[in-house]
Amino acid sequence: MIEHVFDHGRVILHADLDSFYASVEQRDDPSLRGRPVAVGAGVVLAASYEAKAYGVRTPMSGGEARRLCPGLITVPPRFSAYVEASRRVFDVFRDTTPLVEGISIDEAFLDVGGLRRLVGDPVDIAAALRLRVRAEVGLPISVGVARTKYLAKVASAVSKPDGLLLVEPEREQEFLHPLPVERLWGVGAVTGAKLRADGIRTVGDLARLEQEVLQGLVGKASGRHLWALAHLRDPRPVEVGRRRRSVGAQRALGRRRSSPEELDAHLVALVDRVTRRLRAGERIGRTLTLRLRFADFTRATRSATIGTTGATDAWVATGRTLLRAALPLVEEKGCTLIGISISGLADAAGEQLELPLDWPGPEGVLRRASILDGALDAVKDKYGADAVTRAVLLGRQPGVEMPLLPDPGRARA
DNA sequence: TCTGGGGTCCTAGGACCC
DNA sequence: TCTGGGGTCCTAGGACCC
Repeated sequence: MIEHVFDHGRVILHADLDSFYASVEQRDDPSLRGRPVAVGAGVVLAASYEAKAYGVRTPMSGGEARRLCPGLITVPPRFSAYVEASRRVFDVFRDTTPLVEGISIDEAFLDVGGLRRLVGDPVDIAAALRLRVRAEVGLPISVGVARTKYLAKVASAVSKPDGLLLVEPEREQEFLHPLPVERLWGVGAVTGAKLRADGIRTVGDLARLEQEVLQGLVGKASGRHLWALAHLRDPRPVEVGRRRRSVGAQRALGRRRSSPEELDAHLVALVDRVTRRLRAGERIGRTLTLRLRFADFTRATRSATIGTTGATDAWVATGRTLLRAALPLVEEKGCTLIGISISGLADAAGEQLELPLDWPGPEGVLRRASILDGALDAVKDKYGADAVTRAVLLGRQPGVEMPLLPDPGRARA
């Protein structure tokens, strides 16, 4: 009986818009409906199901896509329309349950475990959600219902297009084990090829391995993760307030050789774009990573940690230093892509503070903190007045990183 | 036909600290 | 002075995801 299977467990929905960008285009232009559509000029960013039937995939070059599907209609992306559509879909999600974890612009997990008694059966909730997204936003969406995040995600993928699939707890293994290993979250091209070379073709094949053997094959963390998923174990909760850990921008340069001056101009533009977004989100960062791709498709990254700041000038200077150092590589191999990202993010003016160790305690010591505008009261509430005294003692410049006390080993000595 | 732009997480070695 | 153990942070690279 479906009404009873989830009584003692979690119920998670994975909701995933179908061919999102292409669906928005078909929604907004009736002449595209029922026809093979690809969004994106040089590279296919999304393909409608009519185009997928011809083998058009993302990210495929436009040339290959047209070769596979001669009647293909390509349209340029309209990102603002997608952002707006996504916002409306997420409104429906959050109206269904407050426990929504966004994964990307077109995907989210919803924890509806607590809703059973209030609203009804999970499958009914999922069906209602699909109807609402269709009626209110005009887009098809697939939903998987299961006990864990991973199973819900696989269920939505299997249900596509425009589907709904429940994985009942007592049928999980039966559902999962026959699927190809590539269905495991974390198995991509490289790992998939490695596993297949060892005769591991299905999730069931992988589940029958000893965990240690698998770890020897694909690495420790990855092995543990994949083994757990194959054994139906996935305790990860739906997390509501996940924050971005880095923000970046990149630019493909094509095959033409770029001069150092052009690269520098691109770099400055990228830093400007990223720091704008940083400011919009009232965030600051610690580490700049410069990313380069070369004509032979090899890649390199160069990074520098400069201490928490939001200052565009500082990031431009750091980026230039990194680029200068990488110039010999660029001259040698020809740069086809330049990108940057800023990580180690913190709130610029918020109430949060990153504190690696807990205060107070004889050995619990603040090793490093970024004391920011308006943050001292928050520190006081959380860590006591003593911590604030020490913080103030050591300075109070917004965004300045300060060593507050020696680390634990030193404190003991 | 050489592939866009945005992210996450893991690994491994070296510097540095007590 | 040397050695060992335990730990953090930084850098570079790689795999993967949408």
